[in-house]
Parts: sequence; C-alpha cells; structure tokens
Amino acid sequence: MENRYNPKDIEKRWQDRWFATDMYHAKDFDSKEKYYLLAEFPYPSGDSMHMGHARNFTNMDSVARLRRMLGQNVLYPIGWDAFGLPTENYAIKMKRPPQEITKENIATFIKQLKAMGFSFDWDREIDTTDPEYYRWTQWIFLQLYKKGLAYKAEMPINWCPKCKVGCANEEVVGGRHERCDEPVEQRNMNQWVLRITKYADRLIDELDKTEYWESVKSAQRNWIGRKTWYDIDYKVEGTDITLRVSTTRPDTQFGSTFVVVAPDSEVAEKLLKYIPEERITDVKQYIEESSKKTEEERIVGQGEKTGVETGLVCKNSITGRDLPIYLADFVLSTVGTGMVVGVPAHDKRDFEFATKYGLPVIRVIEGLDGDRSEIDSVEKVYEDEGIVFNSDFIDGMKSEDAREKMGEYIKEKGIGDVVIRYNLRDWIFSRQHYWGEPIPIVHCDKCGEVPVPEDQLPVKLPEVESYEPTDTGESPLASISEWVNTKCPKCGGYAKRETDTMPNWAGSSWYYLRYIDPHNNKEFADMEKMKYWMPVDHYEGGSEHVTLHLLYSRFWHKVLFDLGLVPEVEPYKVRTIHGVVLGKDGSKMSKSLGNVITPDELLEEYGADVTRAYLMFMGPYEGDVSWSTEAINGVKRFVSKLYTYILALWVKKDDKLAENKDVAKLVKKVHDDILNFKFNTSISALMQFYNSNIDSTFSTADIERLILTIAPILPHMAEEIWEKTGHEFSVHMQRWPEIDESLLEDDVIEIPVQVNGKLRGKIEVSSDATQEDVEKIVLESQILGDVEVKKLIYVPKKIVSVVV
RNA sequence: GCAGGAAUGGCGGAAUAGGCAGACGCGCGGGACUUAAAAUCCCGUUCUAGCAAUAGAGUGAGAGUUCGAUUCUCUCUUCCUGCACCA
Repeated sequence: MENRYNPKDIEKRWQDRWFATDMYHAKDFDSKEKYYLLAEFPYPSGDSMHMGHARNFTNMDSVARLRRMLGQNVLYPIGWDAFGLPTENYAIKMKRPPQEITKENIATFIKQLKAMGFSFDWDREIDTTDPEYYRWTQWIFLQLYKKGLAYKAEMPINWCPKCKVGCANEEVVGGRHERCDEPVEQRNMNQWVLRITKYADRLIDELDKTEYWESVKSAQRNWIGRKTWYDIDYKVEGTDITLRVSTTRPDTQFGSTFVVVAPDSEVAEKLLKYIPEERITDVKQYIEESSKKTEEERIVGQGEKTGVETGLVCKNSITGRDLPIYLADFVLSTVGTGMVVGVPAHDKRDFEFATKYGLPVIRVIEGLDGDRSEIDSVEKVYEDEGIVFNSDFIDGMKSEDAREKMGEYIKEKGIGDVVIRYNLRDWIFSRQHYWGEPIPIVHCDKCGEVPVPEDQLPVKLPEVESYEPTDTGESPLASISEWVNTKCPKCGGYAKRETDTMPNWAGSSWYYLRYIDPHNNKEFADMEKMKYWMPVDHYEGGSEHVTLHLLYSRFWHKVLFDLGLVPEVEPYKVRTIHGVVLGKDGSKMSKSLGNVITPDELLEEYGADVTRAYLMFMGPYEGDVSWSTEAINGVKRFVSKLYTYILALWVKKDDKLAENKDVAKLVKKVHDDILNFKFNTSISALMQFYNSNIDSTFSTADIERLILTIAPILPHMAEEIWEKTGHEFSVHMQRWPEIDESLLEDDVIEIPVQVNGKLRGKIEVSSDATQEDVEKIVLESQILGDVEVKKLIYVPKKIVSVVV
C-alpha cells in the first residue's frame, strides 16, 4: 500500500517546506530574464475564497512555476484589496471595527491560498488598508492635486432616501440602491473629482502600445467614447437667442424637421420668457415633471417619448427652413450641447417623437441599391450611412464626405464648429463612507484648501465607535471632532479635515507598483526596481474590471509617468480575461440558490493537486465553466493512477532504452499549452500519454523528464515523487527538461487518402517522401480500384487527395 | 441599438497559416472481481442501416471559394458579455 496516493499525507508537509524557504522569492535585479505575472488581487470577503479565485490563481500558478523552471525570474505576487462596502456593512451590523474584521478575513484567505500550494512571493504581500500602504495612495492623490487633476465641484450623486446615504454608481443597480432596493434620487453635493478627461485621448491612442485582447481594447475605447461632433447655430425667431445644436450626423441636415432642447438645460430656462402665453403653463409643467423623474423612471419610460411644444421656431442655418422647437427629456443635457436637431427619417428616437407630434419625415440618405422609398414605420428608419440626396451642396456625396464638407462649410460661414467630445466624464472620487483612505486635505478658513504635507502622511483613519453613515450624507468621520478639528499646516490656525474618503478604486490603481518595492518607506517604489520589473508582462483578471479599474489605473500610471515617477507610459503589456465558475446548472454560484461549492470543501475531499488539475481541466480558461462533481471524480481517478504509475515506472526503469518519443512530445505539449493558456489540453495530454504508455518502460532520464513535466500542474505530487525516487529538494528548482527535438517528428507516417473529397483509406510513407513516391504507393495500393486518376495532390505529411 | 465573443455527440470540450471531425474527461451500455454493493479494472459508445465487413449522413441555417471547409467569404438565426434615450 506504500504507493497509494494519499494527498493528505503529502501536501501539508511540502507546503510547510516550501514556505519555510525563499524558493518563490522574486529577486530584484537578478540577471535572469524577468517576468512579471499579475493576477488581480482579491477582495478578502468574510465568505472566504471562492472558486473563481482558486481557478485563476491555479492557472497562473502553473505559468509561474513553468517559467521559473525555464530560467526566468518570476514575480508572482499576492495582496489584498481590502477597503470596501461589504466589510463596512458587516462592521456596522456586528458593531466591530472593520480593521479587525479585515485582519481576520485576510488570515483566512492566507490559510486557504497556502493550502492550495500557490507559489506566491509572500515577502511582497500588500494590504491596501495598511496605513503604510495607503500613505502612498494618499501621496499619489496629492501629486494629482498639485497637478490640478483633483478638484472639488458640485456634482450630482445618487442618494438613497431610506438609508440616508450617498451611493457610488457601483452600488446602484437599475436605479435602485443595491443594499435596500429603494430607488435612488439625484442630489447635488460637493465632491472631489479627478480630471481623467484630460487624458481621454491618450487613454485611447496609447492602447496601441499594448497587446491587450481586442475585446479589452474596444471596451476601453467604447467607455471613453470619442466622437466628432458638429455644433451648428440656429437663430430662434423673434428673439436674440441662438441655439447651438449638436449632431454627429450633419450629413442628414436636410432631413431635419424639428429641434429638441433638454428641459433641464440652461437654454430651456432662457427660452421661457419668449414662450407665447398660451403655451407657457404647459411648458413650465413639463419642466417641473421631468425634473422630478428619477433615474429609474427615465429608464423605465424609455421608448415612450414625452415632450412639449414651445410655440417657438428657429431657422436651420444650413437649409434655411423653419423648425419648431420642443422640450423633451429623451434629450440629455449632458450629451453634446443638450440640444439636438430632429431627423426622423434617420434616427429611431426622432421618428418616434415625430410620429407622436405629427411632424414631417424627410428622407435624405439612400438605402441599399439606391432605395429612396418613404420612411413610414420605425422599422424602416435608416440609421446607416449611404449616399446623400435632395441635399443641395452635399448632394450625391457619401455620408463620410458630406460630413467633412459640412464641417468646412459651418466653419467658413462662422455658424458653428467641429468639436471632439467624449462619453467619459471626470471621475467622482469622493465617498461618504468610513472604510476608505481619508483624502489628505484640510480646509482652513484663511488659506482655503490645504494639502497635508507629505511628511505628515499617512492621514490615518481614526478608530471610532460607529461606522454608520450620517443623516446629512457626510462621512461618519465628520462626527469625530478630535479628528476633524486640526491645525492648518500653512498658517497654524483652526482648520477642519476633509471627511470624504477615497473610492475602492484608489488602492487598486497602483498596487502593481507597490509589489515591486513593498517595504520602501521613502517612496512608493524605487525607480531602479521599477525599471527592472516594469511593465507587467501579463495581467490576468475578470471582465468586470476591463472598463473602470483598467482605465483608472492606466490614468494614474500616465500621470505618474508625466511626473517622471515611473519608467513606462503603459503599466500592463498584456491584459486577458478569464471566465466565471458557474454552479452545476450553469447559473451563478450564489448563497440564495444554494449551489455554492467552496475550495475548502474540495481541499478536504480531494486535496490540492486534484483540485488544481480539475480547475485547469474544466474548460478553456477564457470561457465560463459549470461545476461538475462527476468530472472532478474523473480527475481524481487519473491523478491517483498517475502517482502509482510513475513510481512503478521507476522500479522497472531500464537505462539501456533510448530517449522516448512520447515523453519528448509530452514535454513539448505541456510547455506550449501552459504558455498559451491552454490549460485544459495540457491535462488531456497527460491523460493521453498515460493511456498509451500503461505498459511502457522508460530510462531514468525519461522518468525524470516526466516528473519535471508534471511539476507545474501537480506541484505537491511531483515533489513527493521526486523525493521518493531519490532526488534532492526541490523539483521546483530544477530546469525544465531538455528534449531531443528530432524525436518530435516521426520517420514513417500514416497518411489518409481522399478520393473526390471522401476518406477512402490510409497509406504509410516515410516523412521525406516526394510526390512521385506517394503517387506510386497510392496507385499500387488497392484504395483506388479501377478508375482513371485525373489529379493527385500530396500535401507533405498531411494528406493525399485524388480526383477521379 | 452599438461593441466584443460564441454555436461541434447525451454532457464538458478537442482539432483552425484549409488537410483523418469528435482527442481527453464525464455519463451511459456490457463484462470481470464481490454473497451483495461501493471502489477498481477491461471492452464498447456521433447518428442511421447492417450479425459483420461496410455504406450513407454529420460541426446553428442557407449559399460561395476549393481537389478538400468545424476552419475562409457572404446572408441569416440563436445565445452570452459589456455599454447605452450618446442624437
């Protein structure tokens, strides 16, 4: 029974030994080639590590282990993104300090990650809630502040009237507060804002310097939403007001039939005094009503257009036609100039509005095959580009050219402008919560806003009695007078601390830099060390972070770059997205569905190596995978068989044998698959090797190759076998096996023969056979029978195709 | 609506510089061991017909290019993910 696989006996022993040495420590300035492998750091929730964490870290761990064996100096770090609402909410509920809760949660996570046997460099562990960490988060904020990239402004925030708390956008789902399901309202509050829009162009253009997946790049571009707008002045008749309407499709100008102004815009206010008496009551009532609509009602009301006629008319300065002016809240004051020109033939929303108010529809863009038919239903509205007709000086042009011409025209005539605009808004950086980094600013009556001097950082979060948000919407910090009341660093007079804290995104915007130099108390990271390690070679994470987190961290990085504080413009060279581990039925694992399976249960039942192998085997790493208990049992069977198998091979090893082809092929396949993130097929390859070599005998060198090959995948088992076969600790510090490349090619290969596209037989040929050789073999074989051969194609080493 | 991606046996999936479709695993069927069960091991397993050798069909649907298409092109359908009354 000695060779029976029993992970419980092995795994803990090797983990203790690994973590007692510094074998996974990444050495600064090592002459080996560096490789920085970053997996998103987890939020240490009270529910312990979930399956998604286990899967991602497992996959990345196999890459880290393989690359070390290939002779690279691998930085594979771990840390904790520990500020955040779940912990704060839990603290409020339990009436315990979040600091304590966070410590406990982290301790649980560490235990679990170590039990999985991940090869993190534990010397570089970081925690965003550690004052020695957030000191530098605050320091970076001050650099932004000094550069004029952080400012305070009245900004609308989401306000939950039930909880009496300001909510971040990420806490609002479908217009409702995530925590209590109450609809949120808009409230104006003085907020810290970061000027990310200043970097909008570079955040798009410098994507070219990265090798992100296309889907990641396009998510970034879409979020920023850079577009060319054409603003055109229309004079309102009988007034001195000019409406500057905005459009991205000036090629449809000659199809315009009305103008809509957002009811909450300043212009709407100005128009009021000219509105004829018989309309004024209706208009005022409409403005009133739409201002009361919550975000949720607006979304629900989508499709059902409401609006009001002002009775005013303006002149389209391109076409010279008079257009009636409406107020309608489907037009947003924050988009473009908050005024749009209605072209019902070429915009669905405009069409719906026009139908409701009986406005004319004029088509000016040809459809496919010169289609100029009337637009009489929403389905027929033609929003694509095409050839412009009935349009005076842009007649017959393609949409693209018409736009350019129109841009020149309005600039020439001085009736408008061409403007680049973005969907991206400045980043609201304030949170009125306790569990975040305090914003290091004090407010002095005399000196105004004063940044906390750098030598007084960190501004530590005070210990308080209560973490509950206050009625006023202020952070709970506001009620701690001994903390709030302070001296002005400039004049020494009375001053108050800023009580807003930073959002969860702050600490994670630069953590990859801190891993490089986690214990530095002079600066956030040493420049020479950053020059050695940066950029991150591969950043792996969830799809939920490819817009905001990625954008925010790229923004901070660029600011640091401009200040000469980091060596590269872009922080991450490659960014990939992993799939999600779903429950058995393909739905999300959730407590309410009762389909949650935790890594803890698996470790208990199967041990770390089987769990790891299964997580790799489940499916392609970028896709979602459903949990299957049956399937992990299959992997368990295989892993235990493999264990006894390799030990048995060692007993009957035969050194008279030459180097084995199958072993060479396996070494190559596992190497390629792991580096290409095809973890599932690396496991298949092991299984296949086992199946076809159950009765084989190998030389010492080949068995050693085999053990080394499983090391990145089954790290504990490989270590155990390595020891049992009389080798010295540790298998993970060995070089990846060298193989004789010539063994990868077979001398004699079996080639399929196709006749008229159908498989009809197979022949054996030597790998260097010529077309003539093959032709002869095929004709001599019985495959073709008695037919006339018209053509014979031999694709070397692939196939023979015969046409008869 | 826009952007990105996907569709292959009963299930998860494999194979794309165009070259034997279904590797590998699960499940299922049969057998061995067992008083019996579990575990383990062996054989089989895309579908249809046939005892079989074998023949035909087959990678969401339809067309096209090609000696040859899961892979390339066009049209369409469905699904997932992110964003969105963004004009």
